[in-house]
Amino acid sequence: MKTSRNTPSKTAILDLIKSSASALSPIEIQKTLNGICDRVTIYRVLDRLITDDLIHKIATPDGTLKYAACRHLHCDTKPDLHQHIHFSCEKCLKVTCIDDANPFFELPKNYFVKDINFTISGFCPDCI
Amino acid sequence: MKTSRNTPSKTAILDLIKSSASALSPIEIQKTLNGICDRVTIYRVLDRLITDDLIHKIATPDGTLKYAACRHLHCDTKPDLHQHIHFSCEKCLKVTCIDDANPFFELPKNYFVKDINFTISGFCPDCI
DNA sequence: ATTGTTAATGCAATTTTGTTGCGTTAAATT
DNA sequence: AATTTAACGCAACAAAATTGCATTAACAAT
Repeated sequence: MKTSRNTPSKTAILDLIKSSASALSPIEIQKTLNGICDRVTIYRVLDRLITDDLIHKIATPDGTLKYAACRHLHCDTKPDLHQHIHFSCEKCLKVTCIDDANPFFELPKNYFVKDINFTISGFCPDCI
Repeated sequence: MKTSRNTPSKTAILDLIKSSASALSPIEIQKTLNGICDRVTIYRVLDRLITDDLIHKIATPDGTLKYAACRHLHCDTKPDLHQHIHFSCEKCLKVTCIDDANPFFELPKNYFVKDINFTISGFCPDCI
């Protein structure tokens, strides 16, 4: 079985994502890391961190993918289900995890749920 | 004021989206239309249809944008808020609108909501 | 501590997707 | 029928993500 190795790139990227208040896109990560590793490496490390379940991916309303650290606060029953709301600010473009929004929904029968992506857009408290 | 004109391209694209059971990406539309109009025109028409509020945009979990016709079944109070759940099948990659899932959520104060994008992914009834 | 396996990387090239500029065409109003 | 200008096609450009491959280094086994 393929083991996931710890490398300087992986550590740097994970640390950055963990320390960020908002979710980051690959491009944003690239700019912040400023040449610490190659562009391609960022994409590959992000995939690896997803597989390791250390970060989760958020599709923003404009189609950009952003990445945030996993906290698993509300995931007692389904640890791999990131069932929380994300807020995407149209002004500052920051995407943040809203951990206490308690989303609820019902699906018709015969749907098998693997992942949830609830993203609300508008203006965040800083930009309102 | 800039008026929106009806053209063969616009009609063809809107008809296609309306007749489709699942949301379509620009690329899928391009392949289906098969040269009826230019690639660029598709992007421009989609923007126009969004402005006209005839279709809505869905950000899928992998970052692809897909477009679906507006039905406005549950939009009595806020006609421009597409507050329904989308289901994105990981197998057949189809994105469908779930009109009767009654999503509910609460946001902390000081957030101004302009749009909602609830997408659940997994396996649809056809692929389960 | 050294070695061996192979995951991870860097770099270049490529692909995919979306955008812009501009001259031309045609929709809709008069 | 004439006028206005939204919409179009085409070519060029730009942005973002992927692939191939040779090289490097993580880490388990010795």
